[in-house]
Amino acid sequence: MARPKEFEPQIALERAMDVFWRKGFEATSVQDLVNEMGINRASLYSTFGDKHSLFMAALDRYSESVTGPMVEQLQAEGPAKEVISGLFRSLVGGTRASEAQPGCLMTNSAVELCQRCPETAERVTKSMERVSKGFAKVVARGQEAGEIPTSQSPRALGRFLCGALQGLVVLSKANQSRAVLSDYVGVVLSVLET
Amino acid sequence: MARPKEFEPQIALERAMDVFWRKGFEATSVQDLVNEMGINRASLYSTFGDKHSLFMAALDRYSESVTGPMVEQLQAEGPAKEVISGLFRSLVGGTRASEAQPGCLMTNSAVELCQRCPETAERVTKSMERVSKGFAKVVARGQEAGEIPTSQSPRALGRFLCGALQGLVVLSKANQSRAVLSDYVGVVLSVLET
DNA sequence: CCGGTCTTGGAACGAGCGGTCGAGAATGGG
DNA sequence: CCCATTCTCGACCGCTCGTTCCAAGACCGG
Repeated sequence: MARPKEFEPQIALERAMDVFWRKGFEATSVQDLVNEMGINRASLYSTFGDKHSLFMAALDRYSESVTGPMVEQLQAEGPAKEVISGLFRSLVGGTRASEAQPGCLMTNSAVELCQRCPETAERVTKSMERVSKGFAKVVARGQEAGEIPTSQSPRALGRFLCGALQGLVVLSKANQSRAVLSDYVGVVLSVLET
Repeated sequence: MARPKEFEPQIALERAMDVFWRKGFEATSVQDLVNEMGINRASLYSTFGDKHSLFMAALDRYSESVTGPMVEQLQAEGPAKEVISGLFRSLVGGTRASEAQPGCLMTNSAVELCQRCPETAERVTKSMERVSKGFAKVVARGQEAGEIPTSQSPRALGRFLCGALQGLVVLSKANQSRAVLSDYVGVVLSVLET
């Protein structure tokens, strides 16, 4: 009964997420978004509201399409320690100078916006809780299997691993050297050893 | 032989550093700087150059007045483990919801700018190397004294502690809860135990 | 094949951005 | 005391920001 949209909102949102992921909130202009989402300015505003609302939608989308799968992957079968070390080592491996990985959108947003945007803070906090709990779950499984020492609670270890992940992201932004990241991850994983 | 400046450049720079520290580079306008530095716009430009140059000067100043003393404090006398745990625990303690601590300017800048500003990246990388080496030094001392196990090299532990510090800063931005930060720091410090 | 409804494109808005400029005030050497 | 020099002040520059608006275009039920 009326003209249909010429674009897929989900895809456009995914592209917006990519831009925010790469450049951050402040450094991304609406023109950047228009260019990279491939839609018109008016369509952007009528579909997603203003820049801030679009950013919130991008955070939610990130939570679904990046954080979610990562946490799910943590529940994969196999030795718990290998699941965890696999995640950390894959991040070190992916950090080549050429790739210029954008790190983690939640980490970036935590640093850039959390202190002056409660809506962002709420989403970031929830995301990190989810990651912590995902880690805690696999740690508990590893402890039950006798792989991981029980001197620390799964909850504490989960929180530690979540924070250690944030640290890794920051380090990899600041320092391209794989040696530094390898040393870091090696010590992080050593807390799971007897 | 001419009219002298009515302000102390060092003090003005310190105030600029505070603003950048609190709000980040992009979110700080020149007007913000003019207001908070207490000097005129033209004085700002004639003394510090453009916004980018001023930011670089602020980074250098931060390195001197914040990073430097912190690294020095790491070389204080007393049991090495207590020196390290004191640093971490003081950051947890300082993180009350009311204080709204601005975290670490180097961490913030690493996340916000490192990927698109080589001059920032250089300063951030150097700063983190300094912190890593500071940690490594006190770790080595602790190992020689038999306080800290020697299963990991001082260099690796130094790099780990530096990264763990970044993680702590991000966590404290994202989550006001002291329980989370305490759990995190507890596990971090556990790698220094036998 | 028309009419109503929604999308699209692009111009335009005021506000604020980073940065500049010229006139006037304040200084200290000669 | 005077003048060259420097600093201070606020207006002002062109530009880009996020956002709005409207006319033209595209669609589909009737």
